[in-house]
Amino acid sequence: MTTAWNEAALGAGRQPGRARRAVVELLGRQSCCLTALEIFERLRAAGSGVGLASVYRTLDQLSRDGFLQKIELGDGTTRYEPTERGGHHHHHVVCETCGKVEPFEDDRLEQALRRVERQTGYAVAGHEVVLRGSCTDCS
Amino acid sequence: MTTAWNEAALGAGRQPGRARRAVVELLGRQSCCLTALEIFERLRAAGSGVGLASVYRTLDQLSRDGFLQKIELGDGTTRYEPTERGGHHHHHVVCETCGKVEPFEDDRLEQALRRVERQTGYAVAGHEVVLRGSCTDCS
DNA sequence: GTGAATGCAAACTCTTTGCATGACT
DNA sequence: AGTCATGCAAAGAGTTTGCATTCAC
Repeated sequence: MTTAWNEAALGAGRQPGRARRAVVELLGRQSCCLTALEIFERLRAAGSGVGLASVYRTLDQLSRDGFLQKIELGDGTTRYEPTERGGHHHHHVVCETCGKVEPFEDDRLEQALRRVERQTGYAVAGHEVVLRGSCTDCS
Repeated sequence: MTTAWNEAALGAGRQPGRARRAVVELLGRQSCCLTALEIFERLRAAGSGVGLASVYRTLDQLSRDGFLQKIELGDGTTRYEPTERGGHHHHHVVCETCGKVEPFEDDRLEQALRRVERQTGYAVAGHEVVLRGSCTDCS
């Protein structure tokens, strides 16, 4: 699969090597967030010889170039996911019991956020919402 | 200053010692979030002999007992602040350039969040919103 | 061939844990 | 004395950096 996101993410910056290609290819297929270690392990499991450091370097680069959003869900690790594909972006609900993470999106929430963003006086570039609780299986 | 929050936070669980007293007293005076290291350094600067480990242990305990909210703003460290004092709770805007953190609150945002929380099907216990951008000084 | 990207290992930072000491009952 | 919190130091986990090598053009 070669999407517009994949091509843009590969093209940005300098020449992509094996690691960058592998990470972009994996993330391009992803619908929700992954940790650096998860990405590393999946690539290794798939037979790729990428190093963990290269995964981190690629993630850092793609984040700075705006292709990835960093997400912190409260467990001390950072997750990454492709930014707004198709103009939509989502947020996350985390089950504090089993650790499950699910995405959701809501227009009214986005509207409320935009309103607040204007009021802050900041030039707000992005936002992040995390809901915590118990999923239907755990509660 | 001895507020209801302070008393409750001290009373919960077992007997509070020097460290717990110092941390609760400092956080009780705080309006916005602090990292464990900031708390440790302030207490040390104030002449207290608390250990960093005790600060972490106290923060962990107070969080589990619901007196503190953990907050992750994207720099890899966890911040802590007293939960909903006076029934209000706030969220945070972070300046990605200078690192400044400011609180804000907005009723319409809270309403939108409550709506979404119901839709998820989760028993949502809490939520967190972070806005990122440039503050007026930096943009 | 040149310069950038890569992989490994070491370094770093934040956080947690083990254990002996100290405080309060 | 007995019990629990504390402080220090060591251990862990996640992430970053240094450096020699490999890869792409």
